[in-house]
Amino acid sequence: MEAVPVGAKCERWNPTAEQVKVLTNLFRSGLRTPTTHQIQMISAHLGAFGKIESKNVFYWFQNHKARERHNKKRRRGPPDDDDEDGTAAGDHRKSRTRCFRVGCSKGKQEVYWQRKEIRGETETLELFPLKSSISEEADKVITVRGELCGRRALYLDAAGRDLPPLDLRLS
Amino acid sequence: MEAVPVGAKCERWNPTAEQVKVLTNLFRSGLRTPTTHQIQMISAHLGAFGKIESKNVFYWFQNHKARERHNKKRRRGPPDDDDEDGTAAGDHRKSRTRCFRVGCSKGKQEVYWQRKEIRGETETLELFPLKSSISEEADKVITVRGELCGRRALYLDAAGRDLPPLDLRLS
DNA sequence: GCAAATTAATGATTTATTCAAG
DNA sequence: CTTGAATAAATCATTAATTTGC
Repeated sequence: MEAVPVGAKCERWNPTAEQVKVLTNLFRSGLRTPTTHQIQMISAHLGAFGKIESKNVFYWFQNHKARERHNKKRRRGPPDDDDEDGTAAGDHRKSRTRCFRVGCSKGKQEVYWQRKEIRGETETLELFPLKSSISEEADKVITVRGELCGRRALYLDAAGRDLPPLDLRLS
Repeated sequence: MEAVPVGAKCERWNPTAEQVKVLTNLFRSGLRTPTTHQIQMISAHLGAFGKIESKNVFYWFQNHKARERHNKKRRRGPPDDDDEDGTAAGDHRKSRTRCFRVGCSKGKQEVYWQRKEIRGETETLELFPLKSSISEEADKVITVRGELCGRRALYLDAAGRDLPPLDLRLS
């Protein structure tokens, strides 16, 4: 009952539950527009749970940020647990000088991108306390997709356990 | 009278007259959103006139297309010689499945990107008849900037002459 | 119960807007 | 003020949920 054909090409990234959880936690921690280094780190760590690329992380934050905002404006119930906008306090779009962009890999193409370092306003943030639920589901997925798309393990062997805590700098 | 300090980092691309001319000609020939290969070729050839990167070409077309449109809508005189929008005829935003994006090189970073090939609607276009005016100005600029930013000659030696005609596929 | 058809989510691409260097 | 560069918003397209007919 192959969920995904073996030799097929990866059409579009399908994040695992763990990946989404981590990304959501990062977002709720205040991360809005991660740096190059941040995304690389995130991507590397999330790679433990299944195939992922840097551009996926980048896109995820783009979309999540945009849709979070959009859902705020539209009619909706009261915010159940509110949000920590991160940069919401004070500097409303000031002195942003950054760089980024990703590329496409549909036709099998590498992707690189970079983001300038912010000045001194960097704060170390402890992340990835995820020691909780590396479900068998995630384990299965990584196995299957690991073979499917040729994802190479970055930090760990296969299961995604025992990740060293990742420190990100919150702009 | 150093126009640009030697060891300084290239802040932002400053196209030469020749580069702009070629780009404009390409645009007026109907090129709107060049392919990866197209941009690489264009960038390579334009590199003869001075420092340039692929992303510069990409951005140029982005901006030029956008601003051309914007100038159309805003109060302005009648279009002097109109435009050949390229994709303007018929398929008004249909079945476009593409990929692209560039990266930043402010902090010295490579940039790659790719664009999917369109189906069969590709037409070969003869370009770069530019055998006309390789002005001394461009020659000087390429010398200076060539040393400044470490641009490597891609196709030709130094002056930008004797370029083989470039064929682009017009979508 | 299952698979084709339909809808809802959301990953990925394109366009529009904004910022700032020259 | 022009325009290269970066960001945000809008749009497209694909995949998962969900529904429906058998």
